[in-house]
Amino acid sequence: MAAHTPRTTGTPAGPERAPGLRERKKQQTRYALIQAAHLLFLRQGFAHTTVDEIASAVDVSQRTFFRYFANKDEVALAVMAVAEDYFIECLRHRPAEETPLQALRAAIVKAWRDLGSEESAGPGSIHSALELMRMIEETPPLLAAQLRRVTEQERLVVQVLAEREGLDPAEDLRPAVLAAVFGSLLRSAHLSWSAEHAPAGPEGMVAVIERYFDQLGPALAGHWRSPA
Amino acid sequence: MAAHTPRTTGTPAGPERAPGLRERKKQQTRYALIQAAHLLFLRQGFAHTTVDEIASAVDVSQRTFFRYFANKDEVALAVMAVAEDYFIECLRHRPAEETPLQALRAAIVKAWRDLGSEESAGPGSIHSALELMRMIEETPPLLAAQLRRVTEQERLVVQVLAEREGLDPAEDLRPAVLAAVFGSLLRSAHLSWSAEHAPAGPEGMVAVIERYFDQLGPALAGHWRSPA
DNA sequence: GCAGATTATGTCAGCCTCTGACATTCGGCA
DNA sequence: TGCCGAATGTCAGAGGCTGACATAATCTGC
Repeated sequence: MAAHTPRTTGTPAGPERAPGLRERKKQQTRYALIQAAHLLFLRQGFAHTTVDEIASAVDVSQRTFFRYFANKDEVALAVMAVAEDYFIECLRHRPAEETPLQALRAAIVKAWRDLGSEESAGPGSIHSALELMRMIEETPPLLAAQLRRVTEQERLVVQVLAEREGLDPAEDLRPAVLAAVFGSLLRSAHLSWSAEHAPAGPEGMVAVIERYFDQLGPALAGHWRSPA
Repeated sequence: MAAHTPRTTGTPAGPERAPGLRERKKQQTRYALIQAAHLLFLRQGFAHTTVDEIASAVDVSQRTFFRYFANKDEVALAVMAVAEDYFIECLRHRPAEETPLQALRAAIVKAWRDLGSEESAGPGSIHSALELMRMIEETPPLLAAQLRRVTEQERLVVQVLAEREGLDPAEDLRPAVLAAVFGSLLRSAHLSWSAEHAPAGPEGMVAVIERYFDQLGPALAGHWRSPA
């Protein structure tokens, strides 16, 4: 059916065709699962939500759930994954004049702002993601899984930074070191944001992130006798 | 509390007395469980080792295993925990003249060297810990759990750093930032050590760590045009 | 449109992790 | 010696996750 209609929809030319019915249904199911899981998690907690509940809320079998997500963690972190991918995209487009550190900072701020400005309010929106972040932070197994995800994303960051500056990441440690520093800085900011009564919403998060970035220099400087 | 140097009966006054038979048996069981688990994990992999196997190798019930360790991860990471505690101890004893960054670096190097110089070869020794680190790095659930452990240890580091410099960690972000940077730097070093064919043994690890520390300044500096 | 090949889903059985409840045994102590 | 509390064993069960197989849907070439 879709074989002869390469550009019936708005998508311009490319290796992708119009997705068939099968593919659309899959996306739909996946989205519904995330949505249902998200709702249940926030309402009754991660541990007290069974996979069976999620699956039957979407009217699929438990087995099907596990064909979409490798485990219960994954459905909770799926929203985060989207944001992380977008950040990588932002980083790739930073101008070459910026130093690596500047590029990272600018990319993360832009990512939060862009995602925050989407007026969407359903699951998958920033507000959902922010709610989720609070939950992740106080749910040990989720936090563990999230940390692992982040470190894998870090490898991508290393790649992008190395390409940017034309370095071999196996030879030059600077991309790896900066990516690691950046990752941990972000997590500190996230933690601080979800623990403190920081201004909610993406802008509050951006503000916290900026404050942490500003402390990077002072933290590594000599002694800390005088206040920052 | 570094349970390391077994100063047998050396402590006179104090809340501790000579541990009774009951306590000794518990320690013994705990140690035996770690030892058995460690052996099985390295021989047949983490995922392919069941808790039942570990328990029956020590002749206790599965239920008893779970009274010693909250989950399967924990028994695998128990050895790491000892090393981390010792590091904190080292950090506490660094002279005040050192800058925070210097103190962290000196403490981690000293911790590895001290633990490495113990001639012990059984489980709980550094060599076991190093073998385990390789396994952790390539076993996703273990890696996740380990990362979470590390971030909790980081909170302790924040405390120690803040006390050292007489700061309130809620006001001044520098302790949090430096602890985070330090933690991620260490993990990068660990990863590099277990991935590359780095010189084995504690000294090899120390060397890798030092290389990463040396790249901290250059990584944060402006552009990376010329090699580090 | 229609077979036939693909692919998603459902069903079922089963292993494993982890937990609560209760009985039993063992070490500590008067 | 005899009591108390702590450690362990046994049992039952919930819940996460997987392989195998059957069924139903989509996609393909004709």
